[in-house]
Amino acid sequence: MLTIGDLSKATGVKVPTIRYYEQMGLISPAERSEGNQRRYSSEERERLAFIRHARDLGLTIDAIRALIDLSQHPERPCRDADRIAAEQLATVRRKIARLRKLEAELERITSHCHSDQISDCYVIRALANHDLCHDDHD
Amino acid sequence: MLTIGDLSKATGVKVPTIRYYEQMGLISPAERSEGNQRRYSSEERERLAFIRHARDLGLTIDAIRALIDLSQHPERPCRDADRIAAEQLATVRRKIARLRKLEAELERITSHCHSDQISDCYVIRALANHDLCHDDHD
DNA sequence: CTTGATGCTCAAGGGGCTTGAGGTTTTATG
DNA sequence: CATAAAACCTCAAGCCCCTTGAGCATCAAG
Repeated sequence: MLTIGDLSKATGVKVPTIRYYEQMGLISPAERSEGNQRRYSSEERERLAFIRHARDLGLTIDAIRALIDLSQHPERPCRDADRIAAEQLATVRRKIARLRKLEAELERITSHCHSDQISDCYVIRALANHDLCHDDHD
Repeated sequence: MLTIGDLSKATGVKVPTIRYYEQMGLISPAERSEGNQRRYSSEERERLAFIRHARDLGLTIDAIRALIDLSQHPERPCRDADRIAAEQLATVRRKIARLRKLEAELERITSHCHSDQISDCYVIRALANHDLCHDDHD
């Protein structure tokens, strides 16, 4: 049996975060030692690794909960799980698209600033005046 | 003079957000009408547009406050403003790099899922087992 | 003068944790 | 076996950047 600290090291999820996940119902309440400390089996380590991986991929707590529910009904079709992952992929792509525009804009702003004085600073002027933007990054 | 609603429409910043910015000291407390309602001049509209633009580019409230401080000392060198923008650019680039990895991983996960049953779902298996990943997206 | 839109303040919520205080249990060492 | 350090516990609050809601006041149009 693992202590919460062992589990934390094994999965890379911080100790308070593990307790938080328990509170949020992502993992079921752990068994306790005689002195009321949490004890985990390797099954629980696997589930936490699953959660960690999904969080790393940017899935929300709610989406992860849905996936866990699905995984507990092995006869259900795969489509739902696929849809959750696909939605996340779409979200990630939207974020990338947006960040690319920000990148272009910031690049332009910083590379144009050759002045010495704030009064003539391109950064400040560009921020004050959206019209100086080439793209509509909003 | 603009009401807070007019200002909101003019800048795209929501009414409660304007009040929040005032509370946070990003904009100075507005003049008031006889009936205690906020009234804004076009100067204040410009400052709010500046804030909006900077937020859109992902700058934090603190960074924006720093830029506003700078812009009020026209004789100071431009370097500081440039540094703030450059830091934001670096942050954006880091985010893009990370999201690209997530994109690749999610793409791979979703496109491999041809099964009908959760029990054999690649999405679930891939999330459960980080070793199935091609990249170290953590 | 009434009505409906807009405004006000103050407090709480939300996501996903993190941090802190104040106390108990476990483990390593003497 | 006694002690001390490390790890654990609970509960509450903090963080960022707003958003939402309740309950009331003001304003512009008809």
